[in-house]
Amino acid sequence: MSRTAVAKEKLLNAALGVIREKGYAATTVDDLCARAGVTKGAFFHHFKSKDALGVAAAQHWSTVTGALFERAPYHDHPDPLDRVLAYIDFRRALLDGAIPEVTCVVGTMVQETYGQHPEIRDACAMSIFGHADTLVDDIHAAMRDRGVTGNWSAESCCTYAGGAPGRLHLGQGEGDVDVAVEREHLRRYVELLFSQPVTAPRRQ
Amino acid sequence: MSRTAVAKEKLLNAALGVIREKGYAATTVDDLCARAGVTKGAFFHHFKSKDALGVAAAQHWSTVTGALFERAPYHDHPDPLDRVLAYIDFRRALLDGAIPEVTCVVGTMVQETYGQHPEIRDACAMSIFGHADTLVDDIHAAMRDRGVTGNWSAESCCTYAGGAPGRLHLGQGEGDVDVAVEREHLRRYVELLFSQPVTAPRRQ
DNA sequence: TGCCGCATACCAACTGGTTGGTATGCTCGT
DNA sequence: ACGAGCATACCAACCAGTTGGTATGCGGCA
Repeated sequence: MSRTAVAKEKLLNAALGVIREKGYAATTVDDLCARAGVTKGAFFHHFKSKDALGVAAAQHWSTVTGALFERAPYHDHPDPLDRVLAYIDFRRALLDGAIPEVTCVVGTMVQETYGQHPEIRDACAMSIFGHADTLVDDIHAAMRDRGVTGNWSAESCCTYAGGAPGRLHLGQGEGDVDVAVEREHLRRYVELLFSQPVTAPRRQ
Repeated sequence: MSRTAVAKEKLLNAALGVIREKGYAATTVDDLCARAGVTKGAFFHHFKSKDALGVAAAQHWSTVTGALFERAPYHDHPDPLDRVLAYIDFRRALLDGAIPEVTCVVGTMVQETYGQHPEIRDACAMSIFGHADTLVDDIHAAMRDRGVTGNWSAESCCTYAGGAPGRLHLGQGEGDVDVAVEREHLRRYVELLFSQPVTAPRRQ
């Protein structure tokens, strides 16, 4: 085990960018090498196949975004429900703010690979559900604080709240606001969930 | 202009299946021909390129699902809000019912093609927003009926309600229930929206 | 300290199978 | 007999993966 291994890191970072832009299948190994500024030899030295890079990229995405969310300011609110709402706002800010690079790479990958590359799919699943899990304590706490006992689980709520909207790429340019609006619907939903303790289903 | 042209239809139907399973980029022209039971000559006789088939497939998807939703029973409810809720239930039934073929093909395609094939992206966008538009009258009517005047638009609500969850493919087999649970969250959201006029929070 | 052995990091050129696309010809209804 | 629908045969470009090699650092031993 020696130092550096700088090409591997460059390739992983390049992968997040290229895969997001072109999709996984359309991304060639040469694309990745060009963006990373390394050669194919380096690529196959570090990854035994393109698919191996795929799972590594999903994990890399997890650690990158994990760090981003971990040091995000929404954890600072003393009230757990406020933390959840601030989380939603934080994700919305990622969308229309100056960081449009944060579209969900693993979400894109899983749609292309779920049937053909189970290992990549599993890596994406771990990334997504692992991220959703970071919310579950706050939601549990919020439910306890407010005495909310709906017929829904905190876990499913996390998955729901953590999920990225699938049609990020529809309105290039101007239309992107749509996604932010969706986040507002989600925020309103959470507010409503906790402002109205007993959720009685209306009718069939 | 005249008879048959059966290969074209077979190719379009094959495209919906193969693209859903493998993604657009990973789908080869030979795949499509094999599934359709025709040859490459037939393919390029009807479509001048693979991309041309892509946009045709998006439009085909629109007409197929459009017909499916148009004759769906949720239109029968007299109350517009009930129609919206029944629409949500209908879509959930599509997921865990015997028709799992109805995952969103255009949603998959747009993620792969938004940067590289603008024409396909636009065709997908028309398909998605066009579908969402079929809800807008019902939501408007429901808002009028119940005197709901939230600071949200019926249009954005349609897009939100019509949107498919992006991680359909995560839990192969058993785990698919997750998606149904998401639909339940969506249903509860719409119920809450219309049971609690924005300004006055009330009991039960 | 110096240098030897070796593993790791990386590179340039090549290959064999695949893929989108073409050129051409057959067939059948009108 | 003529064009539409479709098949067969083929090609050039592309792409994942290989081969064979160089460079650089590190531990150990004198």
